[in-house]
Amino acid sequence: MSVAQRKLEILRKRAEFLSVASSGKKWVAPGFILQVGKPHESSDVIRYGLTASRKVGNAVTRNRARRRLRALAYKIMPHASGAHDYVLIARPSTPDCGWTDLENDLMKGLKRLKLWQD
RNA sequence: CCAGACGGUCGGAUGAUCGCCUGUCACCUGAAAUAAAGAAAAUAGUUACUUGAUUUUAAACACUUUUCUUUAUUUCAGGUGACAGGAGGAAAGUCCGGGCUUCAGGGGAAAAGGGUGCCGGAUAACGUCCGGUUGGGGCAACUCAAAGGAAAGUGCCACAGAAAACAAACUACCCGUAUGGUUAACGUGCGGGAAAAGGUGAAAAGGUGCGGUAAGAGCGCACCGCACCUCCGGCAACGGAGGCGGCAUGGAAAACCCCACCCGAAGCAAAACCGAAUAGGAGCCGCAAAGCGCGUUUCGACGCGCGCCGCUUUUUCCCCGCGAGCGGCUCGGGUUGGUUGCUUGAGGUGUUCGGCAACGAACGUCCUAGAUGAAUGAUCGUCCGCCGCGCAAGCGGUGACAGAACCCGGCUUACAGACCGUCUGGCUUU
Repeated sequence: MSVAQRKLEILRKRAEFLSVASSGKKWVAPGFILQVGKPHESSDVIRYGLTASRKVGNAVTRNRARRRLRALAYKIMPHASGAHDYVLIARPSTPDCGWTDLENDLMKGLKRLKLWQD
């Protein structure tokens, strides 16, 4: 299965977000926080969720942060392992930080957690 | 040209790459329904053949039912592709007013509570808007106003001041008298007049001036203010003129209150439906009835009237209506999800007409987001605007306020900058 054929699916249920957070496995970068859920049966569909709390800013700022993270996930997440669910959490610097920093940080985080697949 | 007043429009532009949501169309796949054709099976019927007759069997025909196959159409779901559309003037605050939905059976009256408050109009309605009145501000364009009633009642008016609304009199003024003194000036006591002057205050019981007086006082007069009456203009708020009174009615209604008018509650997490799951509850207490009369009767009951109880969502009462049980408390169970509501509406826009205007009418024309862990974008260029540095070329930074959530009408608040129109005052030129 090549990376290009993998599909992405967005988490929508509150219970799914809670289960990802309950594993406690995460990686913190300046622009975002990556949470990794408990391993399950590997599949070609990679599931991820996005969160931007009110700490990030007002509604306009939160929308921008969430959209940047969605675009980031679209580009990078097909390389992640299909055996986990993921949640990307926005931070106050997410809307303004450099785009290449976000990309590099997410790749670095996945490699550190040994979830990267070429 | 400068300063200002009012109203309106806009709210970065553009390209490339990669994406999201909705709708329409086309194709593919799957499911369901309907129709047609064909095949098979079953039941009964009719006809023909055979026989003396009957029965049985077989065949043909049409009909009905069921199943299967094929084709067509429709609907739903998924996928692919193409095309179209995709945040605001405030989407915000959630402060008013409505539509819509649900709850309460309908109507009326009173009370309580809340709101509004100069007059007239607009509107579905409003606390909004328009026009006016009155009173402030500004040279002006213009603008601001919680602008009903304080002679219905209760209470309040700090500090200062003699006194804050019943009236009264600290200093000072005047007269009389007694006394001291030198008959005087003047001082002191007592009685009376008066409230002008001083001083306090946000406010001291009409103001200014003249007359008058022992001193004074609307005591008299003039002007101004105020009250009342009459007339005129205006739908009205109110304005004007005349007469008359002789000064009455201090402030505050944003203390209570009075008067007039308006108001049922909760909200799209409303609500309806589908599916799943669970349940079709249990216990206790209270109230009331199972009554009477008449009629019908197949003797099971039924109908009508009266009485009683309950339903009437702030409370009470009345009228109508409905029901056969009703109400209260405690315990237990349930709320995943999907579809609809969901965007065509008091809608936008143009012309004409009516109106000072808000706005209304007629005709034409347009369809313009519909998400639900929540789409409407991400990245990289170029241009534009702004800021900083620099003589300059240029370099660097930055892009106002802010994100639809059922829909409208308003209000309030936030807002970089750009543009347009009308008007006012001043300066210069002709």
